[in-house]
Amino acid sequence: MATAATINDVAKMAGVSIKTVSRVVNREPNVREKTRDLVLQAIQQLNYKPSLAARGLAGGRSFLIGMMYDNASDSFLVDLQRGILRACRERHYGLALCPASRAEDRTADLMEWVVSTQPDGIILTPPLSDDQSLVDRLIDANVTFISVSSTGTGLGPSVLIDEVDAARSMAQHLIDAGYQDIGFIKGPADHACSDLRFRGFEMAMNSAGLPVNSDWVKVGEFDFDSGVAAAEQMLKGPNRPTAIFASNDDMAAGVINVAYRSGLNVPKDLAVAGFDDTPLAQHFWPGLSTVKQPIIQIGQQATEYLMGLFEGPPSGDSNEKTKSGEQSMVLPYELVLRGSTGA
Amino acid sequence: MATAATINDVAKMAGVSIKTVSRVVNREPNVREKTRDLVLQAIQQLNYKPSLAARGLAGGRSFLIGMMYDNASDSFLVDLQRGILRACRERHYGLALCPASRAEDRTADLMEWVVSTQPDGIILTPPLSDDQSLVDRLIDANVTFISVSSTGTGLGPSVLIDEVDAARSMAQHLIDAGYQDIGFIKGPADHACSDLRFRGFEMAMNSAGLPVNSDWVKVGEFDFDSGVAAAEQMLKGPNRPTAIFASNDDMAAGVINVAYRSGLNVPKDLAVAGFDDTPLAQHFWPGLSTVKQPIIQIGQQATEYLMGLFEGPPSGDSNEKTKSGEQSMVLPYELVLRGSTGA
DNA sequence: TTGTAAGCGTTATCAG
DNA sequence: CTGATAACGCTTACAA
Repeated sequence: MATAATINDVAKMAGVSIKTVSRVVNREPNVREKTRDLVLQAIQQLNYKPSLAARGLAGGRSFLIGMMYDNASDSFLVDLQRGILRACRERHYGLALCPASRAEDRTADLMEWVVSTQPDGIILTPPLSDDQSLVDRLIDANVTFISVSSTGTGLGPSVLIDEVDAARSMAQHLIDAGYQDIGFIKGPADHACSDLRFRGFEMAMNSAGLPVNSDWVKVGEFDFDSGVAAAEQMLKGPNRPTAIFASNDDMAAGVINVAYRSGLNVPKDLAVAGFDDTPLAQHFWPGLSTVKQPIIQIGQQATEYLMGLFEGPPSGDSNEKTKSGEQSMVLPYELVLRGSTGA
Repeated sequence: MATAATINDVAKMAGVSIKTVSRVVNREPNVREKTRDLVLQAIQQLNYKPSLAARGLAGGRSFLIGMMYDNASDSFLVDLQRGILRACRERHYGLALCPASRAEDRTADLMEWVVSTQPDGIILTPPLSDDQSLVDRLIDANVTFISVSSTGTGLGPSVLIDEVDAARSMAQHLIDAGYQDIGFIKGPADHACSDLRFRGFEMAMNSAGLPVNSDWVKVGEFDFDSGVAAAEQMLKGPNRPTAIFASNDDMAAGVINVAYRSGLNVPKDLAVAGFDDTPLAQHFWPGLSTVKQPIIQIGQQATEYLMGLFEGPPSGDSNEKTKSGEQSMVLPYELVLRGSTGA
């Protein structure tokens, strides 16, 4: 790169010391208006932009937010990134990605990334946010982090929706629409939300006095193929459910696919509900009824909260922040009803 | 963070100078085996990881690859990230995201990010890779970059598929399957591939002696809604095409959606073809015939090539590299035929 | 083969 | 209000 202007160049041009430039750049008080203008002008002319690296080294912060994820769905990942980036942009932070590796020791790999990249904070997404050992290491290392859609205790602060109630609410919708024989496809065990969504389903069924048929409860991997597999099992026999609630949209897509192939009309022969409101849900015909999580907003709020953790007034021990911030932020979900569950 | 070990700690523990530690870390020659082992051991024990910030500041490089994008589809974005990250991981580079803003001056915003983040290289994706003014600024700033799926000249090196041939090939498939009245949905004008794909379509039609009916050529935005809109226009009248080739899958999904709603059977009443092989394509029933771009591989190769540009043997002027590397790397595409175009 | 010393571009400390 | 000057953790000459 054509050697960019440094703080020295600006200082020289404005006829002040570098410290003063620094003050202006960081909006510190105690700078005369006139001086500030002078500096600002020099900055403008030289097109000066502070170097993140130098800032990081000197200030002990990287101005980088790390996003850790593993195996998330495309749309979840992208939407979350959108939200995080929205928050980052305002405060001039960068976003660095840290996908989990397939290595034997996932946690070690992740921690290595943390130590060398030294992000100022980390956004943890499921299932990493549900990984106690990782969280422990993060806390040990005194890294500020926040998780998204995590719900365990001792797992640090989190931004999420009420998974149980969301699932209960969708199940209730199916029940209200007249369906009684309802199947459910759970998510994988390492996602905390898998159990929660199932619990919500059970609650609705129980309170309606409907039985939960264990033949109609399958475990999937949150992907299309496992949705197909689960649906095939549930639908092959003569004794089959009239509705299937898949705990995410990708699996629901699998169910719909099986229905089509089997000549079953959705929703006449089989109602299908999903969870997440991925773009997929609107693309199908009929559209897929699903639960919309405000992922973008979750990402943004999580990031803002995270930044508050390390930008807030300096407390004695930054560790305190991580530990005390056990509180979680619950955002509203939304039931999106389309054709796949009736009208 | 619990103040991590620095190069000094390691040097002290191993009883050597920091320069020696640096040598070991960077795999430089001229270090006695024994010394190396000593240092390695200390590194291990202290769990030392070099600070990216310090390395960047001192070495004039950030060990960061930047990915610039604008308005790309979820799966394209994620797959590309996957490929880039795969290449980054090996060389211990980080990936920082830089989405284009909605600001008046997109280019200025992007360049600001470049100057402050100072990535060692940039991956440019469409439509940014087709933006001459941005590319010019990048070259001016002497930033090493490579574009993905860009095809213009003067736009630097690129990794891509043969868009024209891919589109021609899919169109030919439709023709071979007996379709004659074929509609086409183009992409937006700021994507270079939009014209190329259309050209491929035209080539196939011409060489088959079939007319390209201008009523059946629409322009979309590469998203579902514009696919719906285009399909509605083409299918409303009595004189409608028997096949529609949408230049990406999202738009093709829109076409299929309209077909369903209109009671048209796919592919009996209307064949549909797409481009990209997004997950969506397999989710539909019947499956969507489409052109598969090896996006992950493209990302990986582009990144490796990019790294070669600035890690290669130091040439006099690094600018030379950017300018000389006008060559592009063409990867094979694949025709994925599913039910939407016949058997 | 190894070590010393001088930066890299900021921030932070502490005098003026 | 402002400015020297010392860090920050590392790389890169240049010595030894």
